[in-house]
Amino acid sequence: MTNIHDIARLAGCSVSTVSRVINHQKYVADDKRAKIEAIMRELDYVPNRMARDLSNGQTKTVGVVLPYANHPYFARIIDGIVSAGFAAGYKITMLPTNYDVTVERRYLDQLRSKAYDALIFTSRSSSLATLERYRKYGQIVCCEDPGDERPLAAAFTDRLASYINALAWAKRQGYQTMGVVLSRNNLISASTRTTRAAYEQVYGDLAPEKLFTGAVTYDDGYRAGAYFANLTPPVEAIFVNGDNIAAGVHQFFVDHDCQPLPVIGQENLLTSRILKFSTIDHHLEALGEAAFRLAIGSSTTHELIKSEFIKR
Amino acid sequence: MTNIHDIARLAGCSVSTVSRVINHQKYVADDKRAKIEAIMRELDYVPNRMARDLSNGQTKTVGVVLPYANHPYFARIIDGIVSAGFAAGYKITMLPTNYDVTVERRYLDQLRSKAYDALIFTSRSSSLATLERYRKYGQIVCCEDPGDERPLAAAFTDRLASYINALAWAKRQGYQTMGVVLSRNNLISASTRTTRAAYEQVYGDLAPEKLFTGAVTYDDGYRAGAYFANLTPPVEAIFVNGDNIAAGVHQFFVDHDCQPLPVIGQENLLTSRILKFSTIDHHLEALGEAAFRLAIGSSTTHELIKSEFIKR
DNA sequence: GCTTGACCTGGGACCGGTTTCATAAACTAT
DNA sequence: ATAGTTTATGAAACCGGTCCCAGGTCAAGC
Repeated sequence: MTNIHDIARLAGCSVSTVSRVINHQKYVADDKRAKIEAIMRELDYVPNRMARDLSNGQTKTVGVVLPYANHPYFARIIDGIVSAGFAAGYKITMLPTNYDVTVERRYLDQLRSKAYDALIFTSRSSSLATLERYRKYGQIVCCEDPGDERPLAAAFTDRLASYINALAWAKRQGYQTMGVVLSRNNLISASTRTTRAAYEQVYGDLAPEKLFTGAVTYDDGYRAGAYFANLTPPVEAIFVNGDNIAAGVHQFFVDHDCQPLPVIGQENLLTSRILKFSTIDHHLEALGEAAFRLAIGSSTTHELIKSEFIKR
Repeated sequence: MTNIHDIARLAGCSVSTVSRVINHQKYVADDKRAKIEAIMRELDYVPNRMARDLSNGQTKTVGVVLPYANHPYFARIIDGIVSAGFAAGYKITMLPTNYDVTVERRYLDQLRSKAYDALIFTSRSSSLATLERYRKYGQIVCCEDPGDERPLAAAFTDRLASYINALAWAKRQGYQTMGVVLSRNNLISASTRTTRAAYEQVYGDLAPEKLFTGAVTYDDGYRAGAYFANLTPPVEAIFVNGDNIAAGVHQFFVDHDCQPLPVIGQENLLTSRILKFSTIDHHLEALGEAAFRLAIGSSTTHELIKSEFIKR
């Protein structure tokens, strides 16, 4: 591989001058510049990215931490991040965790070792305190509402408001009892916390039998449908944490000739459009774009993305 | 930031010895090793990734070139690549092109500048000849059948066989005329070429009026549905280049109270499951995993992934 | 006693760039 | 004529590691 020294030697000048030409800086004589450029072209020379990055102390790379790549929720966020990153000339690296805290920690250590300029957590298993400790090694952006304390940069949707809005609408439609389907039943998950809070505000206490947890996929939703089909007394509608999961719930009713309970989904995926149930569109692409802006250092440290309730 | 020289100074030894400790090499006295490890822990030291990469001449990074991230076809391949990459300790970087050849060229130049160890083209706009010219700067993997000439590594599905299989099945079912929906009507797209070839083998010449092109999304499929609904003489079934697009075709018929024409989709997405139409599952995750293996240098240079026809 | 080889350690070149600083020539202003 | 500024260039330190090689110690083998 030809390097900057080769170019300098062939051009009969110093590497400093070549470097100036590469970076389009002033103070290079026109003829010398032309000559160096000609030699670079002739030798098919491209400056080594790693060397530049090392010298500049930056990678122009942002890591995206996510549980798994094949989930529409994360896919949409990633789409936004990748688009914004592309426009800004940044590289986006995918960092899957499978919800393993150890793996998350490994990525944080990579941030420390300057493998990335910043890290975006689309979801997290580590505590906020842990994340804050790594803040000094690079920007860290969360994709959740930080609440009152705002130590970390965050891009988030107005989940609570949109959940309350959707549930209140359902109640006005006459659904007096409401079942809930969630993914994880722990308190780290912002989605879980917020759903419970919204539910309590509209429907009061969330009775344990009205809650089905552990739902991530269509098949999980199918099982949730089975659960609610056999529940006595039955609920009148179900609030589900994702359109594909809601589609599973719906499909169970169809497959078993039950009167389908109305479901409300999230993400506004194709499935809700096809099966014509209401859903909340969180505008996740916009969320991803905002997260990226925060990652490479915007003046603000928090961005709220407005959700949209799609009644069907 | 503390670096290896700081550690060496504090430990009263040379950087060589510290480097040996970092890399768990032999020939370091036990007490000295313990001391160095203690100091590293105390100072919260992590070796700089960029410096190591520069010195080693590798990045442990593979770039994935794709038109756009939010398409299920590419999402599934990426899923496979990311999983395999994670297992092998590699970083996966997303490189969107929007089918812009200029952008593709830019990524090839980044390969030249050692920004990645390898590049995986899930789709390409550049010619194979162009890709081959960049082969010497790093491994390049295509996700398409290379045919007779096999200069580049490739992971691909048995498209032709699976298309013929699906179309032949449809013909046996009694569908004597078949419409076709495709994305791009050019010869670079392997999918387009192969579909035409399979069609000709089963149904003979593909009459222009039986072909609808430019379909990438559900809405495109909806338009395709409108097209075939008004076609005279009508076709008896439609072979579509993706489940979500096929869902759009189907939905047009439903929305307009036509007798829905049977559709055959691809990718075995949730939509085909819900709407219960037949589809070809190309096992794209497996394809992605194979592509990654080829990217980091497997003994073989070509891998064929078997498709599966799902009759519904 | 001498050779041999395993073990331990450090100096310094090297990976391929960027950047500071010193130097000098050419030009401008007094 | 002199001081001050702009332009042009190169030497060398630096970013933070890896690794080859030279040199030294020490015990086993003959």
